[in-house]
Amino acid sequence: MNVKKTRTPRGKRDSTDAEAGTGDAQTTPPNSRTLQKEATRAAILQSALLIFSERGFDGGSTRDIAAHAGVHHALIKYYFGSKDTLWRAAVTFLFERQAAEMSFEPPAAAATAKSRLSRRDHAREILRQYVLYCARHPEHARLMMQESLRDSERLQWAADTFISGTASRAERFVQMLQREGVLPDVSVPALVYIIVGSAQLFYTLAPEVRRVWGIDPADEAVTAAHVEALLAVLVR
Amino acid sequence: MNVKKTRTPRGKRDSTDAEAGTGDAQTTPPNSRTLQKEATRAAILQSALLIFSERGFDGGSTRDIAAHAGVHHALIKYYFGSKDTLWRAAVTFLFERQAAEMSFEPPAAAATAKSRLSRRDHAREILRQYVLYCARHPEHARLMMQESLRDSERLQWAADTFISGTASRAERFVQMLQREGVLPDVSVPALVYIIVGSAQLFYTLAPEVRRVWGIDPADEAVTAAHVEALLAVLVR
DNA sequence: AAACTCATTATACAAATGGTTAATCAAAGC
DNA sequence: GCTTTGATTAACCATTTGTATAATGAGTTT
Repeated sequence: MNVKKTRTPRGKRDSTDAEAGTGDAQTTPPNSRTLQKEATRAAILQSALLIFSERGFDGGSTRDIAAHAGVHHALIKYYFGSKDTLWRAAVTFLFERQAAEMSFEPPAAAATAKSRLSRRDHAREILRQYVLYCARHPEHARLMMQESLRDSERLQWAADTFISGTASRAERFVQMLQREGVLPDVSVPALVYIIVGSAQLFYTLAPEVRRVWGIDPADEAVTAAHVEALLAVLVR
Repeated sequence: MNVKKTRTPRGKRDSTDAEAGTGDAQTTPPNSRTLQKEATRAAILQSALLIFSERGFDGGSTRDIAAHAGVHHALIKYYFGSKDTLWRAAVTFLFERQAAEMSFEPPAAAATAKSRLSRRDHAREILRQYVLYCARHPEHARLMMQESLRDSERLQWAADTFISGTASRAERFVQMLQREGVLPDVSVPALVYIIVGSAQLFYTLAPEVRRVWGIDPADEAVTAAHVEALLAVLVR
């Protein structure tokens, strides 16, 4: 990461490339200062995602996060208030990005495709999108897993704020597939965790996969093989 | 946990129930002292399993482990040398217990049953045993997962010492099922992680499952439903 | 160019943590 | 009963960690 604004003595930034993204209108044209502020905040958030996802909330120190982002650790309080708030901001970022990149529940949205694609093909496409998301952003599952394997106030907050909604969409998705005969008529929560587990684990445990199997889940070909395997097993 | 030997002033134990397990022979009859030593060591190890599995290596402090075991934290050095050695002892315990409780690879061992049970039924039985193991000892997958989602010296050690062997057995198991037409002819590593993930996640994320779905994976009925779902999906 | 804002840094502090050492004290051996 | 052994405890240390506060200085405004 590292903001590394080609620092002059202290936090001075070279305003050469500062005027890059003037996409917005009216609302006060972004100063080099507000731009830099945004960059610093984003750098901290991204570093927090990485550190928290690999070491957990307790294991990841704010100083490590700041160092990885190339900023002073006091800026974490300045921008996010506390370690806890930073963690919540990271989780919020993850779920909002997921919502933006993936419409897990297009059973209704992509209804137009229903005519051309069979329900089975439709299920395949959704699952494929989900696996690709897991491959693209493995830190999402990693960070959430760190919190979900023990009960805590953070898990409670995440469950109420984000996980429950995602779970509801997954539940409807599974029930739809059951009605269509794609999935067997068994426990829905079990099916959800079977699908999620079989899609996620290969990427959350990528370090183990590399070391034990000598392949890299980040490789496109490897991911393609995983998608093929998952679809062959799940969608009968 | 808590050793809690009904302590008199200091580490004194009531020798009433001390002579409980005199099963062994010759090799110096277990003193009340050696018995207590074994109990203390076991208590520390069990507490380490719990704490490490829930908070990870960095997040779990030796003082918390000692407190949970009801002993002084200096005893961790006395019995295990260091936090790192304690962690390795915990991992060793996990894999040895797994080997004792589960013969994941009876494709050859239980060959006698091949005559009575079909290969498909045999696969079902193995998978069922594995799910039940995950349900019985969720801390195994939790603790290993904590280490496997980032590369470290500990992961390297665990991979070389235990995971590789388990992976080989799983690989042979999957290949056998492929030959029998139970599993599709796709990437073996992908299949392994699909199977493991669909079996484990429901129990490693039990706190999330309880909170989000209102069911407890530790319930026998819930586990039975999960086994049914897993077999319905995986064994065609 | 001077005054002002505020993003950034320096510094401090109490608590927690892994590790170490010496003291203690009950059990084992004589 | 007395000594020895060793499991347990107390006290200590250096480091890390989250948080807080004041100083600083570059960018903005007038």
